[in-house]
Formats: sequence, C-alpha cells, structure tokens
Amino acid sequence: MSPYHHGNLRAALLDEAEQRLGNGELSLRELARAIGVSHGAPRRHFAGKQALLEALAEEGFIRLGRTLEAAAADGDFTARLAALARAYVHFATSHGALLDLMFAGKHRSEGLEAAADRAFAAPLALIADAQAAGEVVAGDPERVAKVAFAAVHGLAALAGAGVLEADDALIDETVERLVLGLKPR
Amino acid sequence: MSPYHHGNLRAALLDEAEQRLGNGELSLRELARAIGVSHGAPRRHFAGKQALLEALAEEGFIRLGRTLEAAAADGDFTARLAALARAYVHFATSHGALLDLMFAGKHRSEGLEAAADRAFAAPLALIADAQAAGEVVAGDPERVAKVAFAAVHGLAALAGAGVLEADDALIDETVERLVLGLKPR
DNA sequence: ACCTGAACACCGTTCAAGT
DNA sequence: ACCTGAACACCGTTCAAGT
Repeated sequence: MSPYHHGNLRAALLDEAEQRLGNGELSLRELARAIGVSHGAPRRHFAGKQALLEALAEEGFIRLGRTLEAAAADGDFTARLAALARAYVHFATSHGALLDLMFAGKHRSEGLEAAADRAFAAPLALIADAQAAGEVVAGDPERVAKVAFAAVHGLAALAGAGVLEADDALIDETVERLVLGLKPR
Repeated sequence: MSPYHHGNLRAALLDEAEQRLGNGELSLRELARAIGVSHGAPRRHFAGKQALLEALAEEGFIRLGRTLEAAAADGDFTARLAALARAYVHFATSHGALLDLMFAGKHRSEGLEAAADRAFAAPLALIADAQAAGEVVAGDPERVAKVAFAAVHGLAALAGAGVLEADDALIDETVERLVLGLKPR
C-alpha cells in the first residue's frame, strides 16, 4: 500500500477541495496532507491554487448543466421551467460555496466561459421552444433567456448564500410570475 | 509628519481594502504597508482579517441601501422599480468584488444581516406601496418582494460577475416583464 | 489608547533530486 | 512520468514592549 504514484491525484485533489470548500480558506498543503501526498505533488496536476479552483468551478458548471438538462426534459413550458428552477436552487443550496466559486472572479478563462455557456444551453433551448410554441414573447431568444435566467439565478444565489429560504412554494411563485411576465400579449 | 498615531486607521484600512478588493487575494500586511503602519497595527481596530472583511461588507450594504433608497424615491411603480434596478446593477458593475463579499459566506453575523435587511427596506416598501395602489398582486409583501428582489439581484449579480452585459435596455426589459408578472388579474 | 517589532506556525511556489 | 523535501518569500495572529 501507499504506492509511490497515487494514480488519481488530480481527481482526489478536486474531491477533497470541494468537500472543504466553504469551510474557511482552502490550502493546497492541507489538501495534500489529507490525501497523504507531499505538498509539492499537486504541482504536477495543477499549475497553482487558482488553476485547481478554476478546474473545480468548471466541473461545477458541467454538473449544473447536466442537472438543468435533466430537469428541463419533460412537461409543458411552466412545468419545465419550474423543474429547472427547483433544480437550480437545489444545486445552490447544497453546493453554495461551489456556486460562489463558479460565479466569482470576473477573471474567467475561456474554458470556464465555455463550460458556463454549455450549462446555460438547456434554459436557452427551453425559452426558444416556448417562443416557437407561442407561449413566450417573441424576440432574440438569448435576450429573453437572460431575463428568465437572471430571475432564477437570483433566487438560487440568494438561497445559496442563506439570505433567503427558497422553499418550493417560493420557487413556484417566482416561476408563475415569470411565465405571466413573459407571455405574449 | 508621520505621526505616531495615524488618527483614522480604521477608515484608512477599509478604504485601502476596498480599492484592492477583486485584484487577487487581499493581505492585511499589504494594507498596513500601503498605509505606512506596522503589520500589527490593524489589530487595534479589527479582531482579524475576517472582521475587516465583514466590516467592509456591512459598509457595502449601507451604501447599497442608500443608493436604492434614493433611486426608488420618485415616479410611478414602474419608474421606481426601473430606477431601483438600474441603481442596483450599476452598484454591482462598479463594485463587483464588494457585492461578492456582501453575499458570500453563509456565515453572516447579526450586524451583517441587519445591514442587509436595512438595504432591502426600500425595495420592500416599494412593493408594499404598489400593492396598496392595486398595481401588484396582493399577498405577503415580504414574499412578493423576494420574488421581485431575486429577479433584480440575479441581473445585478450576473452583470457584476461579468457573465452578462446588463445594458439599460435589458434592465428595463427585466423590469417590464416583472411588472407584468406581478400585476393583479 | 494606540502602535511597534519579534516570534510562531502556517502558506504558495520553485526546483533539484529521487524512483 | 510522477513524486519528495528543502528552500524562499510571504502570510495571519499573538504579545511584550514602547510612547
């Protein structure tokens, strides 16, 4: 046991980092200690602490994207939007620190931007579908999707930060108001 | 010159900290150096780094509250909501890192919670007024305000993080959709 | 009351050396 | 190819001592 080569150090570092995220500051040396590897070892897999955090954020977008995609799969427009909103808020409340990391910075790499765009693909498609079905006001789908996404993101972010308690009733009310506001007239 | 007592070290530390916020990690020693005081000096005014950051966040809520209050002062419901949304987004885009700090953590002290509540007083009052005027659906004002606030906060947070470009047209469209969605029927 | 400066235990990053 | 361990320049926090 205790092989010289860990074999999966990259994944182990990301796992360990996510578990410790949100409990104060994160230290690379502490991660290495917990995994049982020397403090210099992470350098083989990540250029530095920032690179590790960025990889974690990217992984977060990939997971969020999968979750949203699955949630928005079935039902009519309102049902799909409600499922998407619930999934988003649930992600935020159970991975609050990760969501912070994903949307923090302003210094976003291309990889991170691409991952974020992919995560937002399902919401965007939902809006475009609803426009095609005449359930949502016409216009640039990206623009309309931004309005809808911002509303849901706001709820998720506030819930994840503990500012708000976003129970299903509040989520559904938000979705209801959003559907009404987006209706063509 | 170079008096033994700085005289206003607390305020100087907060100022310096805010200026450097968002440019990588913030160090107490670096703040002290920039101000020209020993690295132990901040300890007289803040229990530690976290305490300084929390004071900064609290100051942020106070300023945001003042801004929102001023913005929501005049006009009809839609105009007041639009002004409030623009002011919020402007705050977010010009103080992105500060907004992150204000809503980061989940470990919010009482002082911070109180400051946040005070900042949200103007939006809450706006919703309550609009309900009284029959322009917004009836029901618990806090609940309705949460829905409205989340939508605006989402736009501000995404704009502040650089995920979105929230020009006035997008803000106004968000407000328009929100007003429609909140209308009694 | 307010600040200094040494001390301590950490940290991220680098890099020669090991396997 | 992957990891170790010493080295370096930092950091936050503590605390006796100065004014």
